[in-house]
Amino acid sequence: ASYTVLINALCKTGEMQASRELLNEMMDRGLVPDEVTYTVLIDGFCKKGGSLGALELFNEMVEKGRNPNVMTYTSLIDGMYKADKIEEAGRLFEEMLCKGLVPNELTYSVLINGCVNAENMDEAFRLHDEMVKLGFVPNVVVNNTLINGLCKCGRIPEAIELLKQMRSDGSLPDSVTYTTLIDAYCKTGDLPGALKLWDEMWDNGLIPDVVTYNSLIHGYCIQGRLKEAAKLLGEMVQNGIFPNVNTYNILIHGFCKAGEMQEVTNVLNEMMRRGLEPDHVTYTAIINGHRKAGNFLEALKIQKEMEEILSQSK
RNA sequence: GAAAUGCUAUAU
Repeated sequence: ASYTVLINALCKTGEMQASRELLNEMMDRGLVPDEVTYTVLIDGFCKKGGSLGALELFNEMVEKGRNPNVMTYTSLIDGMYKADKIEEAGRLFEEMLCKGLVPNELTYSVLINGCVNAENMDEAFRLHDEMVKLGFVPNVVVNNTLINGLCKCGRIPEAIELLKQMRSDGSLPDSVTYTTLIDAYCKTGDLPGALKLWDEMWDNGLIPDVVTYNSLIHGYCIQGRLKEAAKLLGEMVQNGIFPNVNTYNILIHGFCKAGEMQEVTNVLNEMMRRGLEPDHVTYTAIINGHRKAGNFLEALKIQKEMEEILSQSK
């Protein structure tokens, strides 16, 4: 159990090599990791270390006589979906059922999210109905997942219907629900609609987080209202919400599109002052901005800079 | 001692 705690900690910080070594150390001492330990490591590999490693561990676990449980399968199925191995995910679900394991609410939310990302809303709703038939009451995560799927397919009116239904069903919307919808409105160019939801969110006592702010900042950028976007970033800091790399990437991309490369430099400096490192998204936005502005030399220069910095930090 | 949902770039 204490090994599991350590392995889990290493997984959460993405140090998969070290956590795998810890598992080996355990076995060298003659201990056979139990299903919880394996599940923690499998989940870690799904999130950071690659889906192949996760599948290998799963096989290893079975060879060692450990029985994967519902959590093991749910983690692994989620990992397969996220690695776009949809067939493998489906196969694992079947296997799990064959072994007599009963899917729970989280299993269903993972399956539904997989369908959503494959833009298969029919299957997502089929699974939703199935879980209801089995006696589960879809929670806020399941509903948020469906709302996201509807939004991504351009079915915003139906997403709003679901929001209303959540209220009457007592599965109260949370800030993720609102952020999903705000983002969708922003992307269709309906900033006023997004702002209406923003107010409604506050009225319901919900507090925006960094993703909510990022979505709305993006909305202002899409409208070319860059000053207001930058102002909103200031507001979020005042409200005690710390911007992340995405926040700055959104704003930098906005200024790049507008050809305001001086502003880009200012924002980039502010980002680094906050201790945030530009990533490949930051760089591709800036390189593209310079190209669009016709400054190919600067674009090349930054590309070189990116290659150097990003190879070092690895 | 373990698992699920929302945000960013990619010219021609």
